[in-house]
Amino acid sequence: MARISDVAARAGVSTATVSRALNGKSTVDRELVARVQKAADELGYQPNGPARNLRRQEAAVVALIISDVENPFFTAIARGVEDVAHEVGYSVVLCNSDESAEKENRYIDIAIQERVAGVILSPTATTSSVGKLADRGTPFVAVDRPLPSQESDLVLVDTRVAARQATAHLVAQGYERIGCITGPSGVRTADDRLAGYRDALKSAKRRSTTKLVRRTEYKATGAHRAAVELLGQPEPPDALLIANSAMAVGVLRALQEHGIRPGHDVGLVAFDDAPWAELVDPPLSVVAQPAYEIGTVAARLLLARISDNTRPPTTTTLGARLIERGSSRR
Amino acid sequence: MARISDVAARAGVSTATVSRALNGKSTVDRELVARVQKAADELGYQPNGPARNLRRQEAAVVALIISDVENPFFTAIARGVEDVAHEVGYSVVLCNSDESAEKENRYIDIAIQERVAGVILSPTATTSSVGKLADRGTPFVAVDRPLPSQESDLVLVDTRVAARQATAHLVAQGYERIGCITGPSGVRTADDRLAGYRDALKSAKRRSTTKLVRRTEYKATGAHRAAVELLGQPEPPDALLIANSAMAVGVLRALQEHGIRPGHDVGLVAFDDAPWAELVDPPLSVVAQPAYEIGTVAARLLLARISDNTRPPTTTTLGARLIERGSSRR
DNA sequence: AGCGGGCGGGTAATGGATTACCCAGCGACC
DNA sequence: GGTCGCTGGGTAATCCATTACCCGCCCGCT
Repeated sequence: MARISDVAARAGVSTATVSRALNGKSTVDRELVARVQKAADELGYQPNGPARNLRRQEAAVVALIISDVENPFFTAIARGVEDVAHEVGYSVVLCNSDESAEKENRYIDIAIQERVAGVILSPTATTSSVGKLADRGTPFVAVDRPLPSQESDLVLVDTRVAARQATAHLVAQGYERIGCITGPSGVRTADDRLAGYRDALKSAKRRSTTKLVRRTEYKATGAHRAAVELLGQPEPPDALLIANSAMAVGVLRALQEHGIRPGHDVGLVAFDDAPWAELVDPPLSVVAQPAYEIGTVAARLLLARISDNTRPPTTTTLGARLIERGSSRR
Repeated sequence: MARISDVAARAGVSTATVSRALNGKSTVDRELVARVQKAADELGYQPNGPARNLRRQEAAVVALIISDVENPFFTAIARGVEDVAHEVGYSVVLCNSDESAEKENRYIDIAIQERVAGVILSPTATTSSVGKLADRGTPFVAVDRPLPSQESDLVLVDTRVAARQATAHLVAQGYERIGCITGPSGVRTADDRLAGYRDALKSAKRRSTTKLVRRTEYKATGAHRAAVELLGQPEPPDALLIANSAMAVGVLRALQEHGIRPGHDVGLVAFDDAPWAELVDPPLSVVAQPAYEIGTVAARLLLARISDNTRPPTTTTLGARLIERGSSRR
């Protein structure tokens, strides 16, 4: 594979000039630039990335570590990050931690080894591994969930308030026994959504009971099981707040199997405005989170931190929007 | 940040020994390995990736370039690739080409520059950029769509046959005027699905007319528009074959807006078994593609090619499965 | 004319891990 | 006891682009 010295030889200049010409640094004679460019094209020269990064001590790459590639919420974040990063010539490498602390840790190690310019991540429960980034001085931004023990830039959604509003909406619609299916304990969004749910019940002077609450993985199967359990009780819920769209799939499937009509028999509001939410019958009421915007904001914060890592950590909280549809109307 | 020489000094050995000890190469005295390990841990040493890759002339990384991160079909492929790659210590970097030849080209350049061990991609229409990989001798595997002008390993779905079966199924159900909404011309899967649709009509001795066919982007909005057009015609279709799940969303939305009942008024079969397919009313008949398996097979082929790039190119064609649900039953 | 300054461009140091090559030391065998 | 061979481990070359440093040339000013 062609090296810079090959290009230099072909253009009849030194390697330094080739490097300067190709990177637009310093002033190089127009004619020489053209000659270098021509030689590079003819040889199909592509600079050796590792050599460049080794010398520069940094790669124009940001790592994005998300907890689930198959969750549209996170892929929308990814798209936001990508769009912003590309504008300024950075590449994004997408890593899937699968809610596993071990995989997250592994990807963080790789990010450090590869000397990426920065990291954006949706942290899983354990946080110890993130400390490594801080120790190394690698800029990073947390999205969706805060880091318990680290100071950092944060981009969050005001999910507790959103959960509260959604629950209040169910109350207002006249549902009596409102339940909640949320994510695993310790996952901040799951905890917050549960807290918001409880806030709303409290404001409405309803007593909340753990009998109407289930916590499971943020996946369809867990939610399916939870819904079956809840609905099989002597005093089943007549409405449910569901913490993400994959879970909503599980719940809807359970209702379908038991011949229970959403909206009429059991009111539903789920987090995340999936593309299919309007297609089910009745249309699903949702809490729409600004996922793409989370991505763009996080990317901009990261870029700012890459150029100045001394800036004080900031927290950006974005609002979510309740979209009332048929599934929460009797 | 700690370097290998720091570790060497702390352990009282040479850098060569540190390298050998940490990489488990050659034989190093047990006691020295322990000392090195201890020193490395204490310093929090992480090898410098660029330096390592520069020397090794290759990174344990494969690039996966897919055309749409937000399409569950592709994220399922990604998961398959990741699972296999991780088993053997490779990392996967996921790049989103967005069906744009330019972005694809850009990512291919980056993959070459970074000297990744191999590339898996779902090629967009233009193929010229892929030639660069071949020229450089970078192993690559194409998934979902073949490369017109390149010899390479290929992992495909027999999408033409699947489209044909799906269409034949609609015929058998008694639908008379079967239409098709597929992806852009030149995108092989889109062409194949259309061809399979035509095959089936031909076998059934129906004449096919372009009036019942629409081609658009593989997205919901395009399909929505197409559906509105088709259904607004004097002689509208009474069934539709839809080329992916995002498009199905657009079509279902259009039907909803016009008060047309899927199944009864218009039979539907769509490609890709989305998680929500069973939740719409009536449940959506689909052609389920083995996306995860495409990913695992492609990853294994790539790994094989990385260890021996002289092996002859192979083509693996996986079958798809028609799942008949309510939307294709009158 | 002489000197200073600025600009273009070359030489060589640099980044950090891997590994080819070589050497010391020890055991075994004659 | 001497020599061969093997093993463990050190020294230094290597990967390749970037860039600090330096030099020569030309222009302009005094």
